[in-house]
Amino acid sequence: MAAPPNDTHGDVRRLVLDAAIAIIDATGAESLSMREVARQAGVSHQAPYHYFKDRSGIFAAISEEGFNKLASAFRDVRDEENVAGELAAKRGFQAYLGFARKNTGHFRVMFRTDICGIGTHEPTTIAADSAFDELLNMVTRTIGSSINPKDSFTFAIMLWSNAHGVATLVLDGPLVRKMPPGEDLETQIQAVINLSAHMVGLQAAEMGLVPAGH
Amino acid sequence: MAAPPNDTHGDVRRLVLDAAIAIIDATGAESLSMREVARQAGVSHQAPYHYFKDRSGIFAAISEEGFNKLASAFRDVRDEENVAGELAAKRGFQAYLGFARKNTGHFRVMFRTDICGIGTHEPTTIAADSAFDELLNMVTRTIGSSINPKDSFTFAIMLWSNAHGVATLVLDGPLVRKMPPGEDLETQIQAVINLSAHMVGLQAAEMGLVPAGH
DNA sequence: CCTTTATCTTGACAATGTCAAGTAGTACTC
DNA sequence: GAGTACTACTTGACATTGTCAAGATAAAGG
Repeated sequence: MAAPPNDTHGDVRRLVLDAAIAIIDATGAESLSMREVARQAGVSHQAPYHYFKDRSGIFAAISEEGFNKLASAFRDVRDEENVAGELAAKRGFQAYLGFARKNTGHFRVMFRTDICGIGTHEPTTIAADSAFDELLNMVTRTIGSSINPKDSFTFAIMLWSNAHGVATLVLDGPLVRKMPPGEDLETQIQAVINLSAHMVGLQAAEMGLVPAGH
Repeated sequence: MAAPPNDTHGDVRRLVLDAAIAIIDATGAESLSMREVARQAGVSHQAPYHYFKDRSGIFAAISEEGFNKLASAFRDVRDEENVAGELAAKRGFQAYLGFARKNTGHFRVMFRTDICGIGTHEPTTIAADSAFDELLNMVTRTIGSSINPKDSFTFAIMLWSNAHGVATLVLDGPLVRKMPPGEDLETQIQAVINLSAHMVGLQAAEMGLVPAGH
């Protein structure tokens, strides 16, 4: 065959993945069709099968990529300087929400065990676990190094839950339509984040926690 | 036709809905097939179309039912006696999680705007809105009547987010596999709920809120 | 030159969502 | 009590889908 018609050097795997993400982003995971993906990537309807076992293999790959991006977002917060306690919680929430909004396609797939291959597709499982590890890391570093492992686990889940809930409600929940008049979504989201972060700060203070690092 | 072969008095709509919920419960929304539902309900492959416009119409109906159940769960917490502040938050979390675990099929559909018809299917929209109203109601009654409307809105979203996050992570998240050794899921869930509720209590106390009614 | 391997393509098949066109009862009207 | 309308289905058909099977083409290594 001659030179690939695409400027992506015929990286079909990437083309397929990006096409899939774009479709999920626009119309949800439900409507992702193997053949439509192939069509948009400009390849035959069977080409994707060379890179992904089946339809759920695409979801698994997207999910894996998503968890890796999320882990990296957690790492960024952990490495920020002069960020601790309430402010750290706020940064964490913002990072999570920012990730979800910038990567809606990924986010919509990552928490759907029925399709994403968490638990069945090993690389995805590993990515998901490492994201959680990074979160634990971030909690210990920015909220409290004197926290005991059991508490930090509970703390991490609480933070993830809180952030995940906001992200889900913002993206797909009955939030947008319920805004009080004269209030815009962005300020409301910030208000929720501030409130949650403040509560975390109160809790950390009550527990006498101190951030790690220096 | 003779007497209906089912003891459900030939209520095909209910049969179809229950079959659909059972399938979603067992294998997720993705794999719900119109024809399989019809098969399990013991009717022809087109019978469901008499009661539901199309596949997403079934999801919309399930979603509607789910939001109504959720609203009623919120109402129950609101009406409990001698429950306020931290304890009210705890009861709220438990109610939300209990709903999600008892109605997994419903829950999996309710927050999927791509399939559930929130915003497109009016009865579903109404049900979702009324669930949120009941939550607001519950917050005002059990956390603080002296709260101003804007704050109670923020508070409600924060609570919903928190509860929703825990439920999602418990049902479909990378939580089960990450348990520390020697710790079981139930106690961990309770620990997260207690922590969250305690934080809410701290926050309410700081704001000087008092529950309504008495 | 021959074989292997990677990267795709074409062809086929059962299953699915849904449109269109029936069919049998039941209810109501004139 | 014949006709009409309506409800609650059923059967049939069709394009589209996921996926299996079997090539085709090209580069690489011997």
